[in-house]
Amino acid sequence: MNKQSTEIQTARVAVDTVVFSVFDGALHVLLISVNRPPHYKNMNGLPGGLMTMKETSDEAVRRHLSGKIGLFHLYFEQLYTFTAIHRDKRNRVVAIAHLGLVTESEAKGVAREGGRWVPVLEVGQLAYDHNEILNTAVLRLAGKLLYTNIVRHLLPKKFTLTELQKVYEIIRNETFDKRNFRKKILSMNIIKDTHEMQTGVANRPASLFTFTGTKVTEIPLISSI
Amino acid sequence: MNKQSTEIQTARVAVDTVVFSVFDGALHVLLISVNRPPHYKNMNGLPGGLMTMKETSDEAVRRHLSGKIGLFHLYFEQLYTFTAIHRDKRNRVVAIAHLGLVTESEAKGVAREGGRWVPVLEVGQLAYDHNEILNTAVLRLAGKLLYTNIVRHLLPKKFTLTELQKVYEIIRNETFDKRNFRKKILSMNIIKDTHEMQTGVANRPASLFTFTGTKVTEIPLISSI
DNA sequence: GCAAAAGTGTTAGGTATACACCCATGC
DNA sequence: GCATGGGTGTATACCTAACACTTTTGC
Repeated sequence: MNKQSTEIQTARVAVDTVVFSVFDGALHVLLISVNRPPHYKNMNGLPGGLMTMKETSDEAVRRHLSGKIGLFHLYFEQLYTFTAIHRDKRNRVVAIAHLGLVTESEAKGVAREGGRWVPVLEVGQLAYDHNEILNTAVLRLAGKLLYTNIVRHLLPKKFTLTELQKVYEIIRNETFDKRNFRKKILSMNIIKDTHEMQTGVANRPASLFTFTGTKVTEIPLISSI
Repeated sequence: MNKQSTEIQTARVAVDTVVFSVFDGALHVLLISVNRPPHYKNMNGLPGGLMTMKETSDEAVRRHLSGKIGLFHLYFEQLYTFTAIHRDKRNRVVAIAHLGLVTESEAKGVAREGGRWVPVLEVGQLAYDHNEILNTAVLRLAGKLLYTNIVRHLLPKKFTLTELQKVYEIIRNETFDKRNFRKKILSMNIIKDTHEMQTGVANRPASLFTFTGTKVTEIPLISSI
């Protein structure tokens, strides 16, 4: 391995993905087992792997997540590229890290063996520099909630305003006033009422909302100068 | 070249840098000559080059900019990593693109042969995917002006409020009311009055200001929900 | 004294925040 | 009928946006 890496004279390129999902009242991240002695024995790490000569980073992300892990429907975007020389103690590997999001139902469908969902607050030491990548992703996600409609990829097609608020509260780690939250979200024009109602709940049924548009876009909240 | 690239089985890693400077009333970008027939003959392109096995991307950026170009003092940060398969028609090269900023006086010091400053609005077709990288950088810079103090790296140590406003107006491509701009900037606490005055101007001399702190940081402008 | 840019306050409209009660459903 | 979460309005404070004249210097 080491011989080969000095021969090829260039760093390898890998993709890593921090896939988040919100359920059971917590932000979860998808982890896989890493077992590469002597440096990384029976540890957790982020899913990912090498990018081949014939695929882009996006294609590599899809290939690695759909393979052993069985994750097919996810939103993801590039996060940051990590190039510290010894970030992988075995070889020189540059990691193009990505931030991914899936809904709860998609999360529940990942192959049993492929990966598992761990609450972000309970993640211990990860292999490589994956704790640093995870921290970067958490901050990015919390930031993007405020000025994009990225939250759409954490919720099902139809959802209640309370469900939406819970996702914001969990990721932002703060609570919001229900009335003010609704006013604010509705004023953004990123969701609309389906005029359908929840059924089978032991309380007054909530209205179901859906996201307008189809893409992740910025919402002009930042006032100009 | 092509033979080698198929042998090594992994994409090469390069860094490219979009270095901006504001002077003569326009946003300028630093370009170099690219002459790599048959695909790229006598074109302009962004400065950059391969990253070696023994350096990080940041170190590669510094090496490429300080070498032929003679640019030593600049701020830069990672922008985005471009991985399209044919972004370089000769070989598979992944580019970690960076956004750099220099003051006018630093810009004037670049080696004659190494590079030249071109107003962004007058940039024509660039080699590789460098137009796409440039566009990404322009948008990032305009966005970051609004919620960080990144502008500090485009101005000298001491500057007038009008100079600061001009930089904002040029990059944001909009004009601001002088009184409101001053109130807003001063309320951000990113600059302070040096109590020195301009000298030698044919009008009332302006106060000179300087940036507080030393790092690029986010300014809490985004209201919570 | 004139040309050029610096510097300075107020008002009106809109947005953010804080806060408490009634409603609809399942059991 | 009771437990549970759904749904709604107002008043205040703050921030944003629009706008015009006087001051200081060099020539």
